[in-house]
This record gives sequence, structure tokens and C-alpha cells, in this order.
Amino acid sequence: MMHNSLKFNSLINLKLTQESGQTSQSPWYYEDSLKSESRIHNYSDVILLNKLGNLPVLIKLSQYENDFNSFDLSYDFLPNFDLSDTCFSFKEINNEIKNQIINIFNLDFDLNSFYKFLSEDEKLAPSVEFCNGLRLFIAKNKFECIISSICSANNSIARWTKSISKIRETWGKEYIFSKENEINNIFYGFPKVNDFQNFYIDSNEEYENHDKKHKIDNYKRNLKSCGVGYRAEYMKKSSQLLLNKIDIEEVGNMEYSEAFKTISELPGVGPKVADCILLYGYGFMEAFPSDVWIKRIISSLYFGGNEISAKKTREFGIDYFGDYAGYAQLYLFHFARKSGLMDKLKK
DNA sequence: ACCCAGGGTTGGC
DNA sequence: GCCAACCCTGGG
Repeated sequence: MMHNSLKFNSLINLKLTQESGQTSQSPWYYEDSLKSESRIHNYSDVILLNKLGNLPVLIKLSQYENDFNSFDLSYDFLPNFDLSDTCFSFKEINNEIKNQIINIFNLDFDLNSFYKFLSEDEKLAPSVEFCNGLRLFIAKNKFECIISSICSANNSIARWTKSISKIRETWGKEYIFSKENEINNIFYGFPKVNDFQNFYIDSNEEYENHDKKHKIDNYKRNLKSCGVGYRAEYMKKSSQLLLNKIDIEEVGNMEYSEAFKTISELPGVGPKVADCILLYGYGFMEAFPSDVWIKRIISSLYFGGNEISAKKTREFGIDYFGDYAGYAQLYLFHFARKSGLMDKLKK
């Protein structure tokens, strides 16, 4: 039972933010409910309070269908948790949860100033209405974001989201909360960098063991069983680098250009994926992930329909939008999807 | 069975 | 710097 609660007063459309297909993480568990004939959207997931000994907390966010100016949060601990066994206070826990939620949903970002900026550009102005309340959905786990972004390359949103969920369910730590009032009470974390070192990537590796039992065990450790295909090798090699060479946290302290160079060293990480990791994983607002769609949109809006390269698209975005580059990318992508502009550009 | 596309990356010239 | 080849899976 969720008895602890917090309230947030910020402009945000939770549903839109959760469902906008951002690459940082799979959407949280969704269910809707009714309260005096008003519909409520509820999203839940587990977050780890890393400043409080990685204490796992089940978070549930609730927002009325038509209220984009506030949402409620309630949370719960694992059944065997006893606060008096720890040295933490409720106040500390509340603060830490609040900080993480502010970070994940980028609540410190001034949306209204951004909307003013968009409105002053007639090409961007229409996106405000389509995307009202859309915010960045920043990863709560940077490593997950890196793997998830590698998985997204040359893949479809539906497929890579499914793969990531499967990775979590297969190797992630399981958290089982009490079932009272909650439809879903089982959640999974994301496997650690260390876990990835033991994964197989090649199906031939399974047959090195003649024992049938081992074969099954090995299959369970084969990344490809999660449908990631050839990206398995990238994931494994990248996690080796993240263990031995590149410090995940350190990248966050770098200047954007240095961070871009560093994260690009990972196999399977090209310019587009690097920018996704930096934007959705680290919150580098000046990153401008340039994929085929953004390329087409920018070409159409700012280059008279003459298709420019992805590299040039990125340079244009960084240059033209500055610190709003990441948000501009998010809004343009979503606007193009929703408005039918994408279908038009495809032809 | 075949063909194609998916919010790209890699390695070749 | 450009372009083809390419790695897989799921849907038509």
C-alpha cells in the first residue's frame, strides 16, 4: 500500500513524455484509473536512492487527464523494509526521491521560456501546440541508456523497447512489492556492467559445451536471446570498455564536445547514438541527435527541401538552437510524427 | 519462402 | 567525405 506521498507543481504532460519514444529507457508501467469520473494516468517503476545505500523504492506517478500543471507521487518500500533498521529519516528519503524525479523528468527546465523561443520562429511555432508539456525523459540509469541507445540503432522503437524489457526481465534484479491495491507489483532493475562481461554473443559459444544442461544455461546467458541481433557484440564490447577504460560517471563532468568524443569510442556508438546517450542519459541539452527523420525535417524547414547530410544536420542544430538543441530535436521529432509531416517527407 | 525496413554504424575507397 | 555493405528480427 502506498502511504507516502509528494506533490509536484510543474508544467508537464506525463503521458506524452512517457510515450514519446525517447531512447533513455522503456516507459514505466502504465495503468489508468478513475476518480470522481475523471481519468487518471498512473506510471510506476522502481528507482534506487543511490545516496541512501541504493535503497529501492517503488514510485507511482499520477496525473489527471487534463491537468498538465501538477502530478502526485506516492511510494512504497519492499515488504521486509524497516526504516528503523536504517539511519535514514523520512525527510532524507523524500528529498532524495524528489531530486531524482526532478532530474528524470527535467522539471527544472523552464518550458515557458522555451515556448517563447519556439514561437518566435514561425517554422517551430506549430510544434508548441502539439507538444505542450512534453519534457525530456532522462535515464535513471546511465548504463541502461547506453545499452538501450546501442540497441536502437537501425532498429524500430517497438522492437528495441521489447529487447530492453527482456534484458531487464532476464538478468535484472527482481523487486517484489506487496500486492495490495497494485495491479503490478514485480519490477526489474537493469543488469550491471559486470553482468554483461559474462554474456555470450555468438550462438557458437553455446555449443562449446557438450553437456545439454550447460547448453541451456548458456542460452540463458546469450544476449541474442533478447532479440538484439548483431548489436549483442557492440553491447558486450562496450561494457568491457566501460569496465576498464571509460568511467561512466566521469563523462558527465566533461564538456559536451569531449563527452561526445569519449562516448563515441564505444563500439556501436556513432554520432546519432552518441548524441542520444548524451541527451537522454546525461542531460547534455546542447546535443542534437540527427537521424533520418530529423535530417528530413531540417532539410525541409531550413534548406528548401534539399536533403543535407546527417553531419551537417547535427552541426546546424547545435549551432542554430544552442542550449535548446536537445529540446528542439525532441519537439521537431514529435511534431513531425504527430502532424503527418513525416509521412509527407517520406515521399 | 522471399522481401523489406527499422530514430545507423562500420569500413572501404 | 561519401557510399555500399552489413549485421538481425519481425511484419507483410
